[in-house]
Amino acid sequence: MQTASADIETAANLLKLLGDKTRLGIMKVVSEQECCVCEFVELFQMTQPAVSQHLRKLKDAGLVRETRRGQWIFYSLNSDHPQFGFVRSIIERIPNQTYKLDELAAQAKRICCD
Amino acid sequence: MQTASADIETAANLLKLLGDKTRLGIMKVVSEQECCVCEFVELFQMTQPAVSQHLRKLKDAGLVRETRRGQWIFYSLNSDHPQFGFVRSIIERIPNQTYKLDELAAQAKRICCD
DNA sequence: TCAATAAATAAGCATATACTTATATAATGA
DNA sequence: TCATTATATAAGTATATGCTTATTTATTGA
Repeated sequence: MQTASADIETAANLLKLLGDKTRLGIMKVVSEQECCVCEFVELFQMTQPAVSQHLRKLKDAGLVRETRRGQWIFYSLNSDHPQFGFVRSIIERIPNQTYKLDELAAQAKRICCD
Repeated sequence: MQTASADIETAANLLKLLGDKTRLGIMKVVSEQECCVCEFVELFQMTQPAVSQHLRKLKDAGLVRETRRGQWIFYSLNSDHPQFGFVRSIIERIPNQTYKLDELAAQAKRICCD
């Protein structure tokens, strides 16, 4: 069993990971819909490597999952994360980002693998 | 009115501030009881300046209040913070630290200004 | 008035973080 | 097979962060 202080450290590390506006934005977006890297690049107006590096941190922490579909790699929320309840309680309080996804769709910039 | 993206940035900055085990510990402790700096020094086994610097960040962000009582400056949770609901929802999920305060009391290291 | 105690601040430093550009890897489709 | 597109990774860099030690400021009580 973990000690309480280990738990507080675990929580602090999680919060630090979410304490970046790009990563927090990614987490909110993937809580609404799966997205691929090039969509995040559009959404956040960042370079592709910068987005990839944030995604890697989230993936290393087990917060997101990746699935390749053809050329694209889609990211989604990992609801099996041991602290998922904690993570969800935070994400819930972040303003909704669906309008951003809608804007992408309006510009025909969403990726669809039907 | 603030834009949603400004709000997500505000949230990220709050999470970053809480994303340090010392500051998160301080926030949990002051959510249970007022404490003065020398108590935090004992609780976290850190130097006094290191503790002071963390407290300053929390105070600058408006997360804690300070009250001088004689020689000591006591810190408490600021429940008037605009994002207090968000902050509380996080603090609630952090393991209880009262046992640490009890340990201090057992060593007669708690400060009392009656 | 002055020594002791509590706390804040300043300055310096090592490490962490978030980007940049360049390049490698992987999948597609002509 | 090869150009194109998507993504990851590597290496470099500027800035942020969290400590350290030294010093200043504030309060108490003899």
